[in-house]
Amino acid sequence: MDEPKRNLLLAALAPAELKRMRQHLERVDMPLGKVVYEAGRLVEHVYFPTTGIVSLLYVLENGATAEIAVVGNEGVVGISIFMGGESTPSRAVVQSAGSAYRLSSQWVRDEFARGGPMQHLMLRYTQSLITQMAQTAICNRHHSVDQQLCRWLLLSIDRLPDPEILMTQELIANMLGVRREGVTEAAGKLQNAGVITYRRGHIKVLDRKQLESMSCECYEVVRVETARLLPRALSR
Amino acid sequence: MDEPKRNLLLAALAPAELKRMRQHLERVDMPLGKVVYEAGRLVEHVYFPTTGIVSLLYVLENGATAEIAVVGNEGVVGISIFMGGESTPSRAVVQSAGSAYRLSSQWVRDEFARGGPMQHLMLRYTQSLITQMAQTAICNRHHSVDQQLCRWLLLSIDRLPDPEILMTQELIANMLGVRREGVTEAAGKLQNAGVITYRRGHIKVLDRKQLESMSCECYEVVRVETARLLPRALSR
DNA sequence: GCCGGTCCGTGCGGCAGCGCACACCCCCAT
DNA sequence: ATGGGGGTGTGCGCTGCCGCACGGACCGGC
Repeated sequence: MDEPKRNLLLAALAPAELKRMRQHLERVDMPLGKVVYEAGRLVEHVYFPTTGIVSLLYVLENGATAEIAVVGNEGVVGISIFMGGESTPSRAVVQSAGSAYRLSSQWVRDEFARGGPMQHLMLRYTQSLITQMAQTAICNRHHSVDQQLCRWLLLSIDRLPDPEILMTQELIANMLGVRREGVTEAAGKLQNAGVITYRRGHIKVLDRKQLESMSCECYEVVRVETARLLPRALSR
Repeated sequence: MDEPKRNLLLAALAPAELKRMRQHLERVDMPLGKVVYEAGRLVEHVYFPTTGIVSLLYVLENGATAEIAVVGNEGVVGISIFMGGESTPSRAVVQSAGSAYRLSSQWVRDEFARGGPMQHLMLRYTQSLITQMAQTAICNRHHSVDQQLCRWLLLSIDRLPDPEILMTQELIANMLGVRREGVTEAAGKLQNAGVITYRRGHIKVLDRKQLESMSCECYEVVRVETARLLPRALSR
């Protein structure tokens, strides 16, 4: 069940590739709130989530935060390793507890330098991540908290086995970079509309279709572009 | 004067690398407003600006726009070619007229596949672009139009020979994704403070230091991270 | 079963930015 | 030189979000 192939990038690799990698893969737990890597710090491992979800956050001097991308079992955390920077100004935090497989940075660098299918896959994934970040930028500019909450919920349940999210409104507000009260209000509307139910840190999505229709276009744009870039990894 | 080396990425390549590339480089004009590539369309060439500036824009269904990154002589336009996507959902538009050198996508793909210094350089630049986009995302969330205008002016004059920008407030508003009137007001404040002067599509920066102090931190964060990733290309 | 802390609901004043409307003015082309 | 059009200044009402404050409700632990 919980094996490397549960990560869709690893699953997309040819058996021979995966086999070579296998003995270097290390399974790790990702408890809620764990900081996978800190902004500006050397990244030691590259993580392939299987059941966990990781948020990439930027933090301002005054402590304000905003999520710039989400990575679940469709992706990989630590792209700065093969991009060559070794670190990034973003912080990676576990948003939903679960597990992941990780590789040492050194091994990833070496493997990447071979220039094979693994390199191609990582780069295409990176491009899809860029798309997600860019769409987040314009979404932050133009869309309402209500719409963004819908987008965020969709991004989350896409990466979870069940349409149920364990997260307080306070934390969601940190992700979206808005007030906690704003999330309370938006979530209230969704509950009244019968789209979700929630109680103290649990959110259940009841009507995904309607959630999509209430979301801004940003969710769909990113989904379509990701499917284009990584068709094999998105066959779910 | 206007030679390939005026682009800092090309200048950072070893002479031998550049020499091999030289005969494939084609000098092109970049007139104001020219669409270098359209969202979702196949990218045919990779551009290395020397004097021009290119904006990467996202466009929403309702026509609203936002700039997600700027590329001048420090960078390259068309990263989707070597990232493997062949296209992106963003549009690239010339924001300040000038010229560039370009390479055919096919040649870039082949060269990139060699895995040499050119690959390293392009990937590190891509990471710095990612940083710029991510910072733009959080900036859109948390900072005022006044601050963002300062950031935008700094990004522009960094890429221009003189601290003078040819651009209407209307167009700046499109870049920032705000109202034209918002830019008028913000620019008025800056002019009163003696930081800039402007008239009908011309903006001159008089006091760069003060402009920096009135900008949000986002400008500096990106500058520092870019300098870290590309020390040789930023020796200016 | 009670207690305490975390989480959620709600209200209020304030304000930045929006959409719209319109006046003015600079500049250039005829 | 003059008319026209693009670029800029300004005002007004509106709304979405912020910051703050506090009350209440839920839930887990003893």
